[in-house]
Amino acid sequence: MQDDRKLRVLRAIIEDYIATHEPIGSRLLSERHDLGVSPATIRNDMAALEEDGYLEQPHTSAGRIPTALGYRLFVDQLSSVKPLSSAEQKAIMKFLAGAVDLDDVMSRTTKVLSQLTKQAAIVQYPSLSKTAIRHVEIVKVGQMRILLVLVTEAGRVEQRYLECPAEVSDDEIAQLRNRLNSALVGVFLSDFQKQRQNIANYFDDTYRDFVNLIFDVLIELSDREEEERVVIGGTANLARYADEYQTMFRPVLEALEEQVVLLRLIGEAVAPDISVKIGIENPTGLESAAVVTSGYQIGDNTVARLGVVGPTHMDYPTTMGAVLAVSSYVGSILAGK
Amino acid sequence: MQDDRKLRVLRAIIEDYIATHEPIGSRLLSERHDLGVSPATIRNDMAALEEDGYLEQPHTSAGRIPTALGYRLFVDQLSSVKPLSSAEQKAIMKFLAGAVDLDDVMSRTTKVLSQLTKQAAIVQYPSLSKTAIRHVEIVKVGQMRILLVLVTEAGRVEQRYLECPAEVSDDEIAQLRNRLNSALVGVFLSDFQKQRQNIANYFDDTYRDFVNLIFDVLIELSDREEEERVVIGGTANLARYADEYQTMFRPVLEALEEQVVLLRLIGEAVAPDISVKIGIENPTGLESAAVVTSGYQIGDNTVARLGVVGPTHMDYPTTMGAVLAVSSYVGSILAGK
DNA sequence: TTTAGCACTCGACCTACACTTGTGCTAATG
DNA sequence: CATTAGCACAAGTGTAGGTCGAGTGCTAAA
Repeated sequence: MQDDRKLRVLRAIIEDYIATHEPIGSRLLSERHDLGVSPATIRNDMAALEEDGYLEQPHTSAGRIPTALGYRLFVDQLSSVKPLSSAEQKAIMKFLAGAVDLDDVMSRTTKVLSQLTKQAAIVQYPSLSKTAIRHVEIVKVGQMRILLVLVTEAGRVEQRYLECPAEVSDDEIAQLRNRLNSALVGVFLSDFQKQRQNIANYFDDTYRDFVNLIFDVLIELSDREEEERVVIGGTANLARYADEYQTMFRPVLEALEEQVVLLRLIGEAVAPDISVKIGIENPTGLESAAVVTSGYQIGDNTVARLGVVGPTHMDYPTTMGAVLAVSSYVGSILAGK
Repeated sequence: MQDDRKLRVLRAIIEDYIATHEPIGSRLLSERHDLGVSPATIRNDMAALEEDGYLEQPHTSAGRIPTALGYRLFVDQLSSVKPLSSAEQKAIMKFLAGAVDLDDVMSRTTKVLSQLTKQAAIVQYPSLSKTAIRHVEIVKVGQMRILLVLVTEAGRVEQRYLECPAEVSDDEIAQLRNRLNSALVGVFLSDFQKQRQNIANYFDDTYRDFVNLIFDVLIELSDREEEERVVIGGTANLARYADEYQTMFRPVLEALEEQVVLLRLIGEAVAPDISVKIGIENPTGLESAAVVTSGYQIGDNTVARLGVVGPTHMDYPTTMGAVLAVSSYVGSILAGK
């Protein structure tokens, strides 16, 4: 038996199943695809594929459907990413470019992704710690109260109130502001922790306490798990799969509402490459779904991830194309904000 | 025929239907409720109620279910708000008080509302224009580029970039910052438009252009429809109504993802009182749902609304109790942020 | 005005049966 | 030895018929 043909059969089955969402039998398969062999031969191959764990039968006398393992093989070896049409690319670019601020970029990205893939989209805000600092601002808002504002290259703004250890004059604030900026602009919060001592040496002893306080807040900001904000959208798309409603749709929707799960889902490590997780490879609650994510870059730095959540029988090549395309555009849009 | 009893019958039907979600027949009704009359009499009343448009029959030989008009009457005259238990009240308070910032308050509120009512929750951010300004910040982020940050009493932060008409020194920025704050802190953006001229007179002619630019942005911020941010949550709860899935759940989920619809939904006018909209009283896409909303206050000002979206056969008394309770707590939490 | 009685309606549910699709196995074939 | 044709068997789908139960409307009596 040719192993080569076996894989062609598997690919054909998955392609058909993705298109029809119905178990695929040997006869229909031989009719639709030009495999050059009779249904009987295909049946033998199918039996072997089932033996290997790539296919399964809903019941004895039905066609086969792919297993998670089958999809895995398909994604890894049998398919290639399907790029978007240039018309689509243009439309996306234009829509994203129309955003007025970071929030808007994120929500437009979610919208584009979910509409493009007809699935639920998840988009992570650019990581605070992995984007360079564009500006630091300190503002006196009371006798002893300071507002610290941090602006990153991606346009993300984070603010915190803090209590000064001692009273500081407006002049001192102004001086400190300048020093802070010359010391911190361009620095990545992720590097900051290591360089903290070096940077602290730039400052006069007089400010030492105050600067330390500020640095503590910066480190706290970069450590917080919540710093990784995530937006989701297009959950209504999951409702299209009415048949698999109770088994697949409901728990997924519930899981998506848990930020914690979302963060785990989108991947702890911020890696640049595309990732496809199928079925049980996903965290609790999403075992029945597939998740396609990709990192996106600002300049050369991967700052966060985005992707989609859908049924395991999604159209992987197209979805991967969409996720890749959007992730490359988002970065370039953000760089200009 | 007693009109009084007719209404009691209607109330009994709605209460039972809310509990069972199944058409209510005359026999079961007379068994479960002590109406003191026989099923035959109830049937007569039912026929009359159907005539009046408060009930309908799914098919000839089934029990009755309430119409939108029936629910309307029920909410307006036949029911009263059911307050939460004091244990629930405490738990909510405690959970909301644990929030660290405005975003957190909003997301916790959404969570509380949806869990309490087992329905989808919508919560509007405190209106920018209806909350007093706590602080205005201007930051130089480039030669001619300024970041304007606005912080309101509710802890809401909004920022915009703007291009200066002429180069300004750091000293000038600092001066301007102080003036802006003494002029604007405590002011409501909604009042600002009227007072703009008065306030502008506080500033030297030198800054006139720049100040005007800033004021333009402030007005634009308060005018934008998007200034009214809305968060939704608990959409998974809608999935509980699996039976009504295609007719009710799907379009509602889709509508909820459209910000514009959401804003219309939650009410154009920011009124303090509770509102219940049933069926066709709602905007497009939500004709099959019911929406219960209430305004919430910071101090004496109603700053936004919050509420829930669910099926028309929801438990109105309980839902209204929850919405009212949460709306009163949110205000007090926000006032302290 | 209320109630009991009764005929009628209609969906829910079950069974039987034909039909379709698909399988596994065996024996023949190139 | 891989491939194929043929055939018995399995199991879901759709249809038709029949029973059952809940509920109604109407009429006549209390």
